[in-house]
Amino acid sequence: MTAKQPNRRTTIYQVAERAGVSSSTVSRALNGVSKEKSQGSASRAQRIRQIAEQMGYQPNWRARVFAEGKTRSVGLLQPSEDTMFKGVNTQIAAGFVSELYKHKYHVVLMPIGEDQEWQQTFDEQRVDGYAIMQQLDEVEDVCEAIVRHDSPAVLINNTENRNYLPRVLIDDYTGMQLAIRHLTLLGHSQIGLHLGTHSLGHYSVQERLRGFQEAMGFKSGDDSMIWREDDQSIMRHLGRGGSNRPTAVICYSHQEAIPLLYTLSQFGIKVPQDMSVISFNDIEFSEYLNPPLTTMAYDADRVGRVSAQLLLRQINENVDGMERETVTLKQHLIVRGSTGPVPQS
Amino acid sequence: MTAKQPNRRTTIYQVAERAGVSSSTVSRALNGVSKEKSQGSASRAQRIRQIAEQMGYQPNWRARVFAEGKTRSVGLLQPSEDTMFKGVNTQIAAGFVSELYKHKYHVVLMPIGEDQEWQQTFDEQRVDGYAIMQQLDEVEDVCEAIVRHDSPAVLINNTENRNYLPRVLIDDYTGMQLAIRHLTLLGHSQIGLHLGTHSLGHYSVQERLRGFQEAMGFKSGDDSMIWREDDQSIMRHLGRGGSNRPTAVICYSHQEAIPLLYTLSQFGIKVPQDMSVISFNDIEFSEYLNPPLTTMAYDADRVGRVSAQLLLRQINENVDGMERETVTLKQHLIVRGSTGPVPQS
DNA sequence: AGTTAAAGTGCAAGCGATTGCAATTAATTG
DNA sequence: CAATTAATTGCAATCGCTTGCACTTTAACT
Repeated sequence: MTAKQPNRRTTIYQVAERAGVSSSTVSRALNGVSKEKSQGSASRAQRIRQIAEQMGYQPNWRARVFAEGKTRSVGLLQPSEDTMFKGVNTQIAAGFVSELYKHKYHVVLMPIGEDQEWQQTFDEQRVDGYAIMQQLDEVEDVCEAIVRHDSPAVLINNTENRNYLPRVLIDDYTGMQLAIRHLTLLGHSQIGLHLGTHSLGHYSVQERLRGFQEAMGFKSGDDSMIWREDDQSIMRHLGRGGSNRPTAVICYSHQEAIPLLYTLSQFGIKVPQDMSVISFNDIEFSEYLNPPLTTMAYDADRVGRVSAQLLLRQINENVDGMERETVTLKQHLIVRGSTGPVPQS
Repeated sequence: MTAKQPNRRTTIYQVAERAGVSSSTVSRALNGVSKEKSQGSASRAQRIRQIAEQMGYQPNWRARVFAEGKTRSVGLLQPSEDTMFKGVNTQIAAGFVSELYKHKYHVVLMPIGEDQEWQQTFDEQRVDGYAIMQQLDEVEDVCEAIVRHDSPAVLINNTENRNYLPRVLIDDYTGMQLAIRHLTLLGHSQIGLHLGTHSLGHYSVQERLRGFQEAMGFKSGDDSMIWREDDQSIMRHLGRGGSNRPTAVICYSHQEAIPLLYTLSQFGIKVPQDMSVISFNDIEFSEYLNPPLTTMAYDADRVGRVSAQLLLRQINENVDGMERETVTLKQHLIVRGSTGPVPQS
């Protein structure tokens, strides 16, 4: 019955001793710092690597992080209420994580809630950089902390007052116009915008709203076709008579669209015969809804990857004073069964 | 034009000097190591804390992690294909992250793919423990690494050959029986099980299958009512005549149920009048499907939290040689509109 | 007050890498 | 072959905190 070994791992010093060189040489051989131009050094480095492998040497992450002053990881900031990613956010996060992993960077989840606990994570410099997911309410607070610490960061389809941080945007403005054009070409002119209960503070909401108002030529005061409420009361807009009775609805996202489809079917309103529905934020099951949902979509994986790249560049190239860079990605229309010609009568 | 400050943060030594004590005393005062029973020491510790605050001292996470030999973070292992969490997994992860955050632990995302890159993350001892999400295909490889390193870990609704790691299970076996009983009470006797393309290697699949076979009293060879295929070919089972024509289908998850509902409606088969459908893994929109989907559900948030607790206990209590502990959580039935009495005729 | 036990403190040694600098060795050139 | 340049190496400092140990101070008790 042997006592549990303290499980000491082989250190760089042990490798050095065994190889008959100094620890610095081992470090450099293993990290490929030396150019290995000379005849002998190449083979020596080779030998060191071999010995290290034999001894099962693995660099100690904690020691390295401490010495380098970098954690080789970044924080992913997201609202803590629905704590994890929903819908497209899942895919954005997937691309983001995957791209960073490729570059040996890890992603640390940082839920941001009302309690200011997350502040501490910032102060500790727990990570080398930050990515701020869309629809995070506390953007301003978070960005304030980021700027204060002068940390690398990237906003994912989000904005902050200072307009200071680099970001990756999704062209919601043009996207909305494409959606409207699709409906217009089908003959619709009375089009409603169903924003649900999403906060007007969110970048996406603002942009889609702007695109809508501009394309529809509304006086900015007129918002009788812009609905900010939950599913319960949406029907009083759809059921109303008169010349401005809507024949099509644009939903902010599947969160609004799916319940809407349900409610419409409850009221016996046929989609798309009586009413066209188009949504933003394509999800996995959009095509299997009843009817299949016409949506605006974007390459969420790419959004994540580009965000990661923007972040990595800041971290590694040591940009002095962040130069704000903005990448904007397009949306495209996926026509399915929920939109059709405007009903006659 | 001042040069960019190297941004040196105040260290524990600076606080010590200012307070006229040694660094160890500061460390202990700040970490609450001393019991502060004596009259003077309490106020002294108080004073040190005050000075530290004044100077804006923040412990350096990297140094602390290095000194302590712990990273205060855990890895969340999940398949890298659909890279991030889907459906209930999202909620499990949410609970998991939230619970750990409460205990000042961070969650590092570790996508596990075919390339063995993740191995390195293990060897580096990047984190203090691991949580293995359900439906991770590489469970055996991963667990092998975990056991080799003797790391704290928890399996979330998953199994491995050794049967060695603690885990949190969802009672899929009983869940399946509840689902079947619900259908039986409605008069159904010909019930199909739609497993989609899920691998039989997954714990949930095995358990639900076992529950199904046992409750239905099938000879283990008879699997004419167990379908493992995609949506395209599922109809040939549902459309067939004869006495064993199914009148109800149990879907492995919404991934099967949503497309099935769609296909059925395409074929003009009414749910629940002609066919009852019940699914596992309740998701946000189950109630808004057409018809609203009857599902088996469980408290995913709780699964995540319990997993976190199991993991933390191992990490902090320094259990010598992991003692396998299994927590099993129940499922419950949510009756909605997709199940009804067996059709006459 | 004197003795004993408990609590608090400072010293200094880690933790395990990376890296600037000076010295050394190897390659290159006239 | 000597002189010059380039590449490699080892020494030792550094990163900032925690912690075991020996010692001093304070509290508790007879």
